[in-house]
Amino acid sequence: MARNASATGAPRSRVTLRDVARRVGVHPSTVSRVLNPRTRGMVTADIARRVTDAAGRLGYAPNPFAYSLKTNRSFLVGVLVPDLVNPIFPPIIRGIESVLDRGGYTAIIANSDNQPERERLILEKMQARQVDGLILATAHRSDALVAKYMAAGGPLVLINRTIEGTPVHAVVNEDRRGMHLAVQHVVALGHTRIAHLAGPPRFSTGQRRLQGFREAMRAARLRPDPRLIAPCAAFAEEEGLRALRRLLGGRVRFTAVVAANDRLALGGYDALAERGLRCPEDVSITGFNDMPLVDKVRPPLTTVRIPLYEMGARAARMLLEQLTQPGATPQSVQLPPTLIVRGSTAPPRGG
Amino acid sequence: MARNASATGAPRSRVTLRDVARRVGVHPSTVSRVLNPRTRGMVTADIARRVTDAAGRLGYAPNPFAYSLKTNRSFLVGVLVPDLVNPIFPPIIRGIESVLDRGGYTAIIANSDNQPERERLILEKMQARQVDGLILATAHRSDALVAKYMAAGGPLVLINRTIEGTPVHAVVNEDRRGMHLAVQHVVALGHTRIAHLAGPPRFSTGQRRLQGFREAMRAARLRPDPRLIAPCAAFAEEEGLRALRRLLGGRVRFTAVVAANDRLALGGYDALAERGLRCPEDVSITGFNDMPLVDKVRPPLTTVRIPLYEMGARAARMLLEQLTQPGATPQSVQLPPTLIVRGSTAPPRGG
DNA sequence: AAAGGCCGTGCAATCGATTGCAAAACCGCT
DNA sequence: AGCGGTTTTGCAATCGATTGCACGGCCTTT
Repeated sequence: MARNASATGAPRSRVTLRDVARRVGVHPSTVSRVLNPRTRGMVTADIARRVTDAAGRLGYAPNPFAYSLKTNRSFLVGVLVPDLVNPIFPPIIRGIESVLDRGGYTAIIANSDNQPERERLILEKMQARQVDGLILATAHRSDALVAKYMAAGGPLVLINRTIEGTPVHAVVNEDRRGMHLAVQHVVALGHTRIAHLAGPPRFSTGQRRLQGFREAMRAARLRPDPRLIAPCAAFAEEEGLRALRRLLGGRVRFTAVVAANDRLALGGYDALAERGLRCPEDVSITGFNDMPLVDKVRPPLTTVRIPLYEMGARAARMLLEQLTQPGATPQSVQLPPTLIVRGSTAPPRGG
Repeated sequence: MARNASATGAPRSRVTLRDVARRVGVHPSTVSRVLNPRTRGMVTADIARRVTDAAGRLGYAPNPFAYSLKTNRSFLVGVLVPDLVNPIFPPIIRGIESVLDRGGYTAIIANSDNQPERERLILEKMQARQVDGLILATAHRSDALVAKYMAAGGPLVLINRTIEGTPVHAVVNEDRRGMHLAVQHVVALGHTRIAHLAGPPRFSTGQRRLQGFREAMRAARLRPDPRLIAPCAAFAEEEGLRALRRLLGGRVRFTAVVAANDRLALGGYDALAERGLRCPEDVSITGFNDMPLVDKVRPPLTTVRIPLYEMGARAARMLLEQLTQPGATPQSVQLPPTLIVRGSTAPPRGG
């Protein structure tokens, strides 16, 4: 009395091509051809209909392993972010998934925690899993592994950073233009002594935003004071707190702070609070990213919005294009930021 | 002059078992046995060493498709959440992934947007992909599909909800106890007229927290006034705003609001602001979840923290257990909440 | 020294689909 | 009716690993 399997009962093995074939009285290969739109035309309409019917009735679903084994395609895409808990990534991922889904692909997501070693491990694991492509939203500028992957012809799209020198598919936002928007805004309010909480230079975003800040200041005929540029070691609240605290302790006065990202700006809030300064009455602050919930803080943060969802979607679309027509020349898409004015900016005291 | 493949050059097919076997001069099956820890003992130590060496030198990596085809295991786990952008989910997911990783599994994540139809599609897609198990963090209480999946013996763990009647693996937090903490806190501050922003009853969390609220009120010898219980149609800021607005427009006075979740509480902030009321001076508010950033809002939200990361990790661990020893009797783990006192609660005016 | 065991290895079937090639069926036309 | 030429369908190899079974060699035992 042969039992099906162990006690749990492996869920009765699924319907296979062969089952459908037997049911209709044709060869499995015929069924395969019917079910593959590309080869559907090879078989008589009548048989095709009968096969489709039977497949539907039996609830046939192709075995992805067999398919992948034969064709070497997994329909999996690896997505690597530094930290899913950082609120800018979920919207990006949703953008990615919505597009991948439509293409029949599935994303597998991993966090690098900004540790190169972890990143290496993850990339290896993804290659072991035979992902069809990779989307990297990690901010690193070191990229030996990635270069190797690309050299091997692996489809790849970067989000929010590029690799200088190498042509590579990438979706970035116009960081410099975003900084112009922020600076122009506070300048228009009447500020002239403007500080910058700068992101880490090892990230291309940190670097480009600093550059944008300097440009925008000069464009406004203001000299960016080096003593008002506070470098931060990470895009984290504590760093923003630390940096602005130091600025406030210095001798150079300022009435506005343009931060390289929202989290630095939020840290800045805390620094002001420590000193009993009020935002925006005493000091104006702007952020960058418009991440979720920054409209809920007090005061609601004036910031530069970058189209996170759109960026994810575009990146996924670019990847799908590479997958369908390999060898396309790498292109870099730039998405425009917009200024979101809320409550953290106001004219300077007595301005 | 046969080219390898198309212009891109399919990355030269990887090293296979057969390659390693040829190199060492043994049969592929021997290599397989060496590389599988469970069968390693069947082969001579000397040969085993030579095989391991060769495998390492050649950079052999098993083909996951072939493996899966033969063994019917994908090492994939489906994770379903309502909306990745909701900040409570990323920590849960990180908890899940950290454990799955260690077990060699990979998560594939999908968003249901709380739409049953989408949920159905996603579950189907995951089953088509042959996931080895499922973790559901969706809050729905309708569950025909899930029941079917379980009946088929599919390993499953629920997060933050259970299915009444059916025994099922689940990780939940002690919602009722959490509400007790919140109510006790405001009662201890001196409040007696306490309102509740209730979550949707179609979610077990909404239901249980309301129940907890009532119990805690009675335990404090206060009669929960039905007119101070405002139902919300969703766990969203707008609903909290709407609900508290209505309460404020009513005739029944109150000095504290215990919300069923942080987002409702944040919506409550807006309702107070509309009326020119200050928190906590005029009205105290508490949340539930302690989601990221609620410490940054003004005032920082007093709330009940639930161990999100831990919940994810526990759920994953429970799933792995099911996978290694199927047929274990379902168990439900309850994790304890803790009260986080911040700035949104204070003694009542003149209290 | 022969017989019986056991251990280590090889053989070959199998998982479920895809696909080049061969065979069969069918067409129109003379 | 028979022939060349297309369709249409079937056959069988293949992707890369796992695993039950058989075989051969060596060791022990009498």
